[in-house]
Amino acid sequence: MRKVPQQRRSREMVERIVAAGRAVLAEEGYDACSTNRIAARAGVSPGSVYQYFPDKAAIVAAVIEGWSDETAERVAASLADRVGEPGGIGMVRATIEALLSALEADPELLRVVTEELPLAQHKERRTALERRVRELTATWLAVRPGASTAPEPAVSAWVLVLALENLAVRWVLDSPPVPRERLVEELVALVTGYLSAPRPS
Amino acid sequence: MRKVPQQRRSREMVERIVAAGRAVLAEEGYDACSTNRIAARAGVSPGSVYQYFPDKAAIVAAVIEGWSDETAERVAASLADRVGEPGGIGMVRATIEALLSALEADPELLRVVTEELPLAQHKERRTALERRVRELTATWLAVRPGASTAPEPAVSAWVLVLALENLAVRWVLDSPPVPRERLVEELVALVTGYLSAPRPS
DNA sequence: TCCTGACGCGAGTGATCACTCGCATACAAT
DNA sequence: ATTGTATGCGAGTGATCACTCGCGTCAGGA
Repeated sequence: MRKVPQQRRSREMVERIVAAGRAVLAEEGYDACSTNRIAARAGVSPGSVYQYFPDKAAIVAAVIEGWSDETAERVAASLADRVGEPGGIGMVRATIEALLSALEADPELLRVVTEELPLAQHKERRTALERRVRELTATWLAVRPGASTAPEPAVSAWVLVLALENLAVRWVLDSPPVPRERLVEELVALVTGYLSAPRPS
Repeated sequence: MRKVPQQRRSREMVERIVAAGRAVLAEEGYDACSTNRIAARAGVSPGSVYQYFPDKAAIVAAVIEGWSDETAERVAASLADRVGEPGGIGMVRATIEALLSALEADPELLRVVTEELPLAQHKERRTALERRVRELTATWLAVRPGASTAPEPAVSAWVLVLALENLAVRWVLDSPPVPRERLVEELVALVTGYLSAPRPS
């Protein structure tokens, strides 16, 4: 942020710019997402954009951040519904369902974020959500001794989160001929199978 | 290809251009990979590039194709060494080791291909390798009845390949604090656990 | 040796685009 | 009402870059 918006109209303008950035990104892709295009979409002059954003990357960063928070909230909200249920396989299934629902909310933006964005610039922001989920998973595994046959929860969490993330994202984006219910079964099998697999030790 | 190189020097030039494209991509990233930069690196004039390549994307495509073939060959070669061994867990481990070794061959290019390339333009080429492995896996599962508790080999193969792919790539690129031997154990556990997981049916 | 087409060169071109600057306008405090 | 500041405008700028074009050079068949 180059300057802090103080009056109401400027705060609304900043919101409109981020919303326009998100719309252009989702509807026309990253290549078409020029600063002038965002400004036009927001009904704002190109110059005004730079009153509050230092550069183009900052706008994109704001869009990603918004989407990331939104996704995290959706997962959390879906899980909150089931907080009373007993842990175990029900929790695993609920988490998977929540993840899928959250990613399905805005498939177009998901596609742009995972496939078109220059990851070099936005890696930190993009992996923030992933890291949060990984830590939660590690904690969950740690407080349930016997939940896994593996010694280190952190490693198991890393494996599970990366595996599930890719599968969920690819399912949403590539829409393979696997019905959603079947996918959930497979992912549950993947998780439970992994956690109960025999270990060499 | 805009024109087919006929004399030896022009064929060598095409090779030098692709090699330069690969070097620039791997060493300086996609953003710095301008056509003029490639030409300079290849010791060739910008105009000459367009004698045989219709546009920049074609050069990048040639680089990806080369890397993809190379990777596939590495996997195949590693597996060929073990062709005599009995199937089962040994085959799973061997495949995982082969995949890891192949991806480790050129981490820089792997990073550019998976993180920086505009996937929109090169999706088909990038997923070709993945599809080949998926089909092989499906066949392997199909001819070994009882190998999996799941009914459809195609679905199981899809799950396994996407899960392993992401884990292997992220391990190579992010170098998390998991030693290689441990990673292999985890991936073997993931595969065997999934294949032997109980099913609702 | 000559000649023809393949080859290679590199300055140049047109378009794009992130970003700026000088000026006009809206707001708020006195 | 007046004044100082925040806001907004949009034509313009400089740089980048994919790609072209006209000319000189080289290979190899006759």
